[in-house]
Formats: sequence, C-alpha cells, structure tokens
Amino acid sequence: MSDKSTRAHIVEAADQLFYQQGFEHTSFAHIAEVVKISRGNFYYHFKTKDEILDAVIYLRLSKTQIMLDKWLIEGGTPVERIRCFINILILNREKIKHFGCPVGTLTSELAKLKHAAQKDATKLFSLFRFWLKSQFQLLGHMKNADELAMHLLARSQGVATMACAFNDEKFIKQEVTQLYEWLDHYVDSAT
Amino acid sequence: MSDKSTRAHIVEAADQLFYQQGFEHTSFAHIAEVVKISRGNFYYHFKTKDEILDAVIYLRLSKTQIMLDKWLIEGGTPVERIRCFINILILNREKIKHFGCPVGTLTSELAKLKHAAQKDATKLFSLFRFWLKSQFQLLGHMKNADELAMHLLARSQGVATMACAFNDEKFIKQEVTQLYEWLDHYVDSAT
DNA sequence: AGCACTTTAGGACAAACGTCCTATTTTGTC
DNA sequence: GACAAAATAGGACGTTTGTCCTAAAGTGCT
Repeated sequence: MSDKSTRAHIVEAADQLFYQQGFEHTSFAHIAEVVKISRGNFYYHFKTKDEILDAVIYLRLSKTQIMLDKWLIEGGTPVERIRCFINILILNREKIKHFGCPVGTLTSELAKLKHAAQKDATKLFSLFRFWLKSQFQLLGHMKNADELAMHLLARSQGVATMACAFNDEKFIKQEVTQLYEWLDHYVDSAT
Repeated sequence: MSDKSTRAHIVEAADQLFYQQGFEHTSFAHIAEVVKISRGNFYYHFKTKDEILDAVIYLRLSKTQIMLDKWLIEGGTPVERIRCFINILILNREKIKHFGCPVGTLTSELAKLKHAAQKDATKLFSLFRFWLKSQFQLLGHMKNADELAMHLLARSQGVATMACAFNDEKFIKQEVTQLYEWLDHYVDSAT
C-alpha cells in the first residue's frame, strides 16, 4: 500500500549516518546496508542524494518543532524552558563527544560544499533562535531577546565543538553549570 | 635542487582548499588545478592524501606557534595578549562568515571520518589552550586558568559557527564586545 | 659535453560514487 | 484467481576518486 515504512527507514538511517559520518562521506551503499534494501531501490524513493538530504532536514525540523512545543508545556516558566534547551547538552553528551552538534556540524559542512540545502539546514537554528527569543521576551528582555538567544546558541555550539575535539564530557557539565548561572543572572535583572 | 617551492605551494593550496571546501571534498585534481601541476606529479611529493593532510596540519601548527610567540611580545600585558586572541574573530570575520573556524571545522570533519589525523588537528586547539591558560595564570587565576582558556575557546568556536550559519558578521562584533567585557571582569577579580 | 639525480607530465588502474534502467516480486482490488 | 499498481532487486552507465607506474624533461656537477 504505502512506502512510508521503507521511506521512513531510509530517512532515519540517513539522519543518523549524516550526523555520525557527515553528509558527503555517507554513500547510498552505506544507507542501503543499514536499511537492508538494495541500492537500486533507492531510486524509487529518492531520485537524488540531495532529495534524501532535504528529507533528513525536514525530519529534523519536525522533530525539533515537536520538542520545542513539548518544552512549552513541560517547562512551567520561561526560565525552566530555557533550561530544557541547555539540558540537551547533558542529555546528548555522549553523542556530542563523538560527533559534535548535529545542527552545527551539518550547517558547517553544507556551507563548505556551497550546498543549496544549507539555507534549510540553517532553519534548524532559526527554530531554536526564535523559540529562545520569545522565552527571553517573556522574561522581560524585549530589546535584546534575539541577542540573548543567539548568544545562548553560540555558547552551546562552542561547548559541543570543544567537547568533541577533546573528547571531554566533563567540560560539557562544567559549561552547562555556567550557562545555568548565566541564565539566572538574566532572570534577576528582569524582575 | 629542491622541491621546497612546489611542495610548499601544494601544502598552502591544500590548506586553503581544506578550509574552504573541507578535507574530503577536496581532490588531488582540484589542488593540482590551483598549483598548476599535473595530477600524476603529486605522487613524487606526497604518497597519499593523508600525507598532505599531515603536512597541512603541521603548517598550521607552525603558523599558529609563530603567531602566539608574536603576541607574547606585541601584547604588553596578559590581558592585551588575550585580546589579541579574541581579535582573530574580527580580523578573519569575512572568511569565518563563509567557512567557519578553520580549526573547529577541520576537527569536526576528521572526528566524523574517524580519521587518524584528528588527534593532530586537536593539537591546534591545544596550542591555543595552553597559551591562553598561561596568560590567565599570569592574571592570577591559578586554579581555573585551564577552565577559563577552554571557556574562551568554546565561546570563539560558537561565534564562528553561528556567524557562518547565518552569514552574520555583525554578530561577531557583538560577541567580541561581550568577550572583551568578560575578560575585563576577570582582570578586576584578579587584582 | 656528459652524466647522475631531481622533478615533472601523462596516463593507467581498480574501486567507489551517484544515477538510472528493467525485469521481477509483492500487494491491494475486483 | 486475475489484474493493475506499488515496491524491490540487481546490475549497467559514465565519472571521479586515490593511487601508482613510466617515460621524458630539467638541473647541477665534473
């Protein structure tokens, strides 16, 4: 009836492989090996590799949006919500240690390839950016909400990059503690 | 007499291309095109692509060491020296906007490729790390000098990643200003 | 000028890549 | 059970990749 299952498997496998090996280094053959379908069968689901990339980005965008929506409920206050964001570093520290941040590394790779999909990959950042911005606005930081959002995003990216370079999970925890303190400081100055 | 000239040209061209296009995406053919030598001639200077990568990393290590040594003289005080480091973001903002940080992006790429040279690439970070650490120690921060050095490195990496993602030079200047203020804070607390 | 050594050009080579075609199998519907 | 559509398998294709070989050109020394 439907190819949803196979197609979804392909996209999810590609998602993981693009993260762990990079987009360009991941081949059709490698994805096929994971999904356990023949290489030739790809053409039925995706005409080009770029189409898979688009699907992967779309998948990540969807998953991210769902996560952000969930945080709006789970985190009672804006501060608690922003803490949810910071906490990704802790939750994913094992993978980050090995492969960095999935968003940051993909964006960087596509930038170097001058790939058309880089714009879409950046939308992943934008999703976090505007979500964080609105949370900082709720904290009373109307003028510099975007600045704070970008700052927090940058801090997270830096932590991921360094933790990956030095294979250092402890550094992640160290910096997360500082980020919590930084956040608390911006709460006090708002009230 | 010597192949220094040609060899140096190859390494320098590879250095630029690895930065702007990534290591894996850069082919022998592309380097040859830039250096204007035949593809086959590579084998005389470098047996494998990995040897070129090693040479590029060694070149970057050398250049970095020279730069750090220079800063020790130019920057009179430890604070002025650390400012030299922060100022790279401003000096290289145009390239960072397009390709990110050469150290961070290379390290990330090699990590995903599980490439043996990743360890050497990380040495580039170590060079900065220990140099910054000693400067913070001179500022009186004996216990957390390394922590501060890593923090500053991470901040810089984050700025580069986000500036590249959003093609935003203004964000670099914004964050550099904050980094200067952050640094000043750590000067005051030392005296 | 002659000779040994260095450097280069050009191409061969197998392997891997993304892409694409076609025959076959599976699936849902009547 | 018959039949159209969806899904898959297997392989062909032209390129490009890193690697490697060999003949030729350049270079320095006697």
